Amino acid sequence: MDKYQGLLKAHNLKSTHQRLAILKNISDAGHIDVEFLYSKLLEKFSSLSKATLYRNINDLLASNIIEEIKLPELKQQYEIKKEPHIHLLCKNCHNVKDINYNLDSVYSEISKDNKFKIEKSFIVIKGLCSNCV
Amino acid sequence: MDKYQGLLKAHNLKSTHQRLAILKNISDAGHIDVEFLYSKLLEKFSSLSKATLYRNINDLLASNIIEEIKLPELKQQYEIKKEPHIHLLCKNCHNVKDINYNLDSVYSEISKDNKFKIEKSFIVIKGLCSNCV
DNA sequence: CTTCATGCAAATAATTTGCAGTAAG
DNA sequence: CTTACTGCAAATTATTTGCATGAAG
Repeated sequence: MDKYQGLLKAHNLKSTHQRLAILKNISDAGHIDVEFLYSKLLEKFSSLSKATLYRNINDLLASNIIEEIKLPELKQQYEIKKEPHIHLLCKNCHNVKDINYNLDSVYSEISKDNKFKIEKSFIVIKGLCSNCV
Repeated sequence: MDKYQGLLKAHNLKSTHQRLAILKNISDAGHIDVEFLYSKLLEKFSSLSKATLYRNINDLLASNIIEEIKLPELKQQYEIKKEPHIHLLCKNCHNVKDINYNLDSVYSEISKDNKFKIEKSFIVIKGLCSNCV
């Protein structure tokens, strides 16, 4: 996980055992909430304290290494910061798929019609994935 | 607020003083979080207990009279259930404007490309409103 | 009247903080 | 070595529940 060591160093955060495990688990999961993340971490790292997890989540958020995503009806989720994308959330298996779709023309129209300077959009589409139909 | 009395009755919920005040305040605010809603309610209704507020929020959610909306960086918000719409969130004044925009063609393409049966979408666009540019 | 809703206090869950010891660089 | 990170316990904050009383229909 050299990738993360560099990222951490770039933000003056030490590459601890715990942090690397947190990042690896978030990355593996794609999207994960605190409780589930904690249980995964305990498997390999039985002494990890929840305070450390919370502190790290906050530090990593502050450094923009991870970001919060809010999905309807689910607990707050975290993911490794990536390019903006749309989330497809399956209401059955709760799997989340990231997709890209260019909405520039939509945004420019919305922006003009509402005199609103758009910075970022958050889109979640809920439904049934191909495995659950 | 006869509108709400009917709605409540339709869901076998009694039209109490407290419930009507809760609905009125959510409606007036457009979007509101628990803490701010509670403080508004106390102004006119100093004996209201927080337990009652939480219980009512849950009952009203269960009856689909109100719904939760998750906005980035903000506490869980509640609004009176209305037609699906897009939220424009101003990052400066935190005002939220509801707009409508037809995205059917986008949805049908996303649906086809990803074999995903779309049920509902949640869209928040963050930026600066005309008052805050 | 009868049932459901409310207020209060206590219980539980979620998150943050203080501090002494430990690991990273 | 020095500074930042961790674990633990305690403190806060958020939310839910039990129960006796009160209001709605």
